[in-house]
Amino acid sequence: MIGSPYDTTYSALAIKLSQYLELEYEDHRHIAALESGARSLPAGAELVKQNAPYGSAAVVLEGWCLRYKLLPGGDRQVINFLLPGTFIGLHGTLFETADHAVSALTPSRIAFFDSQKIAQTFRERPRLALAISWDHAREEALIIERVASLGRRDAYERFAHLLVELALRLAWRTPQQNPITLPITQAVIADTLGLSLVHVSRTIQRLRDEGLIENSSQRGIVLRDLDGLKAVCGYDETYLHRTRLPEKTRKVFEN
Amino acid sequence: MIGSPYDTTYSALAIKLSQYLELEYEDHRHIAALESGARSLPAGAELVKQNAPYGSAAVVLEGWCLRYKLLPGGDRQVINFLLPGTFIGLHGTLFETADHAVSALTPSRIAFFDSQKIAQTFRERPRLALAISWDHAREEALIIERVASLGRRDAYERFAHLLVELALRLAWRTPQQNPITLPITQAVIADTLGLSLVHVSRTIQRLRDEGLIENSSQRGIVLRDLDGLKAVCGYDETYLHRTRLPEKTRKVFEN
DNA sequence: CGAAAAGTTGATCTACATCAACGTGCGTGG
DNA sequence: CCACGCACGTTGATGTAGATCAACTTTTCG
Repeated sequence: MIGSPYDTTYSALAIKLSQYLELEYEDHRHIAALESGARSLPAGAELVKQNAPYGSAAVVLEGWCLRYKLLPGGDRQVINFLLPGTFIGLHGTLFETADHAVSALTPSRIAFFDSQKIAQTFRERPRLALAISWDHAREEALIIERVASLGRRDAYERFAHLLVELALRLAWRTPQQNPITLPITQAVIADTLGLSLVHVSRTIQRLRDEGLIENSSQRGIVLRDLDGLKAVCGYDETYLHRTRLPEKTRKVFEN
Repeated sequence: MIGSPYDTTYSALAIKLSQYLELEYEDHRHIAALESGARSLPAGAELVKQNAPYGSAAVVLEGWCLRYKLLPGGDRQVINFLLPGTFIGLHGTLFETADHAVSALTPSRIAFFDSQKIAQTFRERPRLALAISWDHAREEALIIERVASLGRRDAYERFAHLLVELALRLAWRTPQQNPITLPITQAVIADTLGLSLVHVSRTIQRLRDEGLIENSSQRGIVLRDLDGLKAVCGYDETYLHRTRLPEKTRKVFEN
């Protein structure tokens, strides 16, 4: 049955959440409802405008989006990368005005939905609510790790850490071609790692000289030696929490 | 009626949440239940141990706590300051192991509670659940602003920004003596702003020379010129979301 | 009172920023 | 199909914010 709710290959969100717990038929129905009415957007499209009223919430179905802040001086700081299956404004829409911006990094498919819908899902499907909360907590853990990176790692380590994180996040939910290629420009990296463009170029070069990465013939970065990159930054993946929901967690919330 | 649930002066959590929406009698009962069985802890006490199984969740009733990460090299990066009325491990306890640590910065009173309890509150009191979620979203916004600070502000701006943020957070929930004194050492500041101890000392001096702050006779920093500090970092308080719950938000979640 | 914690100061070093010029691939329009 | 323009990346020279090292003072507290 093509397009059946059980056919998870069509839903990045379902794929992701089913890694935390078994989804039931009703769960798939709710997810499908959230994802109905997707729109395709070109790279660079602005989904959330900083300092403007927050629009409706959304899910990324395909492509990469970017959440970032614009500072008074005109600088940009990237907060996190929104990969397929990620919510946009799940909490943000609670507020009146957006304190950050979101835009599409690559051409993307985005499903916008009314807050009513997600509230309904939370009420009717506690299991699903738990999985979504768990996922949200994981996203927050990524931001916290970015704080640690910006505060206490140098440019070289920071860079390696970002690459490993993206590689692991990608590989976890969908089997990736090897080697992995990341669709990011040096400008994006600079604004993520808090570095200047020039220094990013030089740091990339050093990683290339060490044989850890390669330039893609297309635009993008090819990861040649993931273990080497991990070694560079002393990568500890605890914060990714790549596990199913622990027994204790499920017990507490399942009524 | 002393100690009555309506006597919010005894509960930092109730004070905070009532700034978002009117609490009803039942809400106060739930809050009181969460806060029963508080423990007093000395400064420096470790509440959550990094890489260990996450214990029970808690609320800070009095005092300041600190959430931080320890990095391989032994460095420490402070994630955020937990002021009275803040939850510890509300989401963290979902996970098996803690990816960060929490300890008391000043002598504190902390109420630990079973996850069952908060789950029950969420089920029975949707209004309260909404207020707590809203509060959590605000805390996350603070962390995101820290990312921006670490990535794109220099030491002087970063410092001023931190001071203003703490001052506003304190003043919002309880009227503060003027001028405000912050109970933080230079070591804590260094690990928050991603700077060395020496450089923190020098930056403090510059702020002192500009007449923006003063050293407390006791330990701590006295804020002399809040507007001056705001000017230094181009402070924009949007991200604090110091508002009541917007109409639209309440409507969506109240059934 | 003594020891440890907290803060200060000066000298030196370096990671990263800034400025400026140049290379390279790619898409659009003539 | 070429030309032009633009986004992206590279390279070298120079400047500087902040780190590091080391010695010292002051405050706090048992």
